[in-house]
Amino acid sequence: MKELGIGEVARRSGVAASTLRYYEEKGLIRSVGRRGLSRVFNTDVLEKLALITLAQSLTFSLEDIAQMIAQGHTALDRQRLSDKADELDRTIKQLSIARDELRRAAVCPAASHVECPSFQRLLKETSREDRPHTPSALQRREAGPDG
Amino acid sequence: MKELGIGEVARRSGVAASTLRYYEEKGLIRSVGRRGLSRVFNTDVLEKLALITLAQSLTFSLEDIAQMIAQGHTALDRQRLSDKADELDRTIKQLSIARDELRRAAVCPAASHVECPSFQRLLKETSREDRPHTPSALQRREAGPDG
DNA sequence: GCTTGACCTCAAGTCGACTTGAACTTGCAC
DNA sequence: GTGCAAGTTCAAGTCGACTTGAGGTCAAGC
Repeated sequence: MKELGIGEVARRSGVAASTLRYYEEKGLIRSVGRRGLSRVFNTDVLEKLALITLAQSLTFSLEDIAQMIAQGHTALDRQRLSDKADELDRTIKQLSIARDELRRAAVCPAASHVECPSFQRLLKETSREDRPHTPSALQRREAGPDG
Repeated sequence: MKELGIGEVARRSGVAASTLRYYEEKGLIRSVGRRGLSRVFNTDVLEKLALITLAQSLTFSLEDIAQMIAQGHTALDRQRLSDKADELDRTIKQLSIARDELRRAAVCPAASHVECPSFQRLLKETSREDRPHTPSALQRREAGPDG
């Protein structure tokens, strides 16, 4: 397995060097040692980073991810995955309703959206108790690696 | 139209009094005057708050919302609504893929998720360029009004 | 021997949407 | 006239996920 410097990892993974240090501090990834002061990583860190990025896009928090990694991802996180799938499902349903009503509202001839029947429906939809669980950082990162 | 104190508005809308002050400061809502030091609101603020809450659930930022309110919601925001619908649509598609693969992964017999074909697929899916635009606060608020 | 560039640490800053705290004023009840 | 709840202002704190800045180290190349 080849060894990589932090800059190389950043370049290949698209994750900023500062973020890599941050992740290491949080226990999400590990460097295999130092060359002088500089961290040295194994290439397998790239897969781990892909997994982390993926999990983030699934709206897992870094803390969730850290826990899953710590637990060696077994039975317990199958439950987690399933729960997250359910959560996403609820979110998707809400967003679908919202999208449809938004489309209607966008072409609604009523003078003000407050008077628009689509908006009225939306208001009622969204004020029901069953709010979806928060999706969040469904990506981020506009800037390239490091600065 | 009845007049309401901030506490009453908070109770009826489910929006914390501190948040109401914050919204007023940001120009999202207006109080109609003061009784002594205390703000007085018209009941129509309740509809506005419902609209704000709705827009937030549609992932509009407070700044977006403030702008729409300022512009008196006309043609220009029909475009905005439509854009947002498109954005939601992209998000929904991404989330749907994610959810499906999560379900598969949850029952995947592979020892580690890194070896699981579902995860491999997900990794590829999510590393494509077209990341969805961030959905976000699809609700919030666990605590009741004020503190 | 000196610069350059890649890397380091540690503390502090950023963003959005609020919340919290301290210190103060009011209206109303007793 | 006193006490209290409900309101006020303004500054600062919170949360998650990072980024930025200052100041330092180190190997390589001229």
